[in-house]
Amino acid sequence: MAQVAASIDNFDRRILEIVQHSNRTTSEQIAEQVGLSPAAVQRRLKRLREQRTIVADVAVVNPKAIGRPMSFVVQVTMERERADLMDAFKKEMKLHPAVQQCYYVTGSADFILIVTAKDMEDYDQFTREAFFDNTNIRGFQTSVVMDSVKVGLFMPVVEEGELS
Amino acid sequence: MAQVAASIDNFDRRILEIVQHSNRTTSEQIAEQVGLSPAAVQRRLKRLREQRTIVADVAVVNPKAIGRPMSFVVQVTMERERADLMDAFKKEMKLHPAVQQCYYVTGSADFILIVTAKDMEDYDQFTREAFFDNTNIRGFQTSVVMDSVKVGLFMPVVEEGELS
DNA sequence: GGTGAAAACGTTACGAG
DNA sequence: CTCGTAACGTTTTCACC
Repeated sequence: MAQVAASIDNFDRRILEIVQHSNRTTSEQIAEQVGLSPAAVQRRLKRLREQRTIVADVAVVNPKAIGRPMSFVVQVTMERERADLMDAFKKEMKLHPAVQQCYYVTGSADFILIVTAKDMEDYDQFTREAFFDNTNIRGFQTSVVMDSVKVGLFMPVVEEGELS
Repeated sequence: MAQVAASIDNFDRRILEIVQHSNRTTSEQIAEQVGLSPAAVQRRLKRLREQRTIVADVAVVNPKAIGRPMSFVVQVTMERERADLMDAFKKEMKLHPAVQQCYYVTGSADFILIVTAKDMEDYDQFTREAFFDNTNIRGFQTSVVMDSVKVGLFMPVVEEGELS
């Protein structure tokens, strides 16, 4: 089996489990829990970041607090699965600020998006910009998020706090 | 219009834009960019965390590096929309380590999940545990993620690095 | 990987606007 | 009330074992 990243041991795993909950945990606190010295923890974190096992360190912002209280799940179906058109759409999604997540998937839909908006009008305008101008889009189906039950980012963890 | 969180000014907005990209940016660097002193930036960050405009500070872990290279989008339809059964299902999703995200939505499906797994067998076992035991689940439809085009967490930003 | 010193960083008190 | 400056305590970093 091909190993994508450099090898990860159990110390690394335990450190990752902690920092993905909270990357502001001090090395001293982590060291206590995993049974290493703070310096060893720091060295490992540095390596994990360099080898991109940790790809980013981010603050998670409450969307309601910044005026984007609504979320949508959008399933987009394309007219033709031409690679160049797919790539163009992917690029557009990456650049569009309303699009939080974009997955290229198998199944009835081609793309599934998570989109945030200020309100319905704002979302409506997003669909015009993103979909109606694109002749390669056959259709899209919107689900309005009533409750963000769980919003995590990779790995088996439960968020410590609610997002709404 | 009801304001959910305390007021946010343009300094806060610019600080949030920076830390959601990278919360390891030093106050000094942020201060330079927004035109405040480092101490003022720290005070604002502290306030933003206390009032839960910033709900968490997390390290984003590359799922491939930790042996969960596959992602799925699952649409779950319930038999009856009874509040107690919904809450039980939500609770189960919160606790299940494979479930990264869970949204309760309007539309043809009741829930939309983002699930990670080691491989297909691992995913298959997840569906048994989570769905087949639950008599209130009418059905589910799985889309396999071929490309995580964009994986962000709230607010208009593009990830600086690719996740695949 | 551990230890300890040095540097960097975050935190707090204070005075000013 | 919030800023900036400066002293203070903490955390990270690095050389060495």
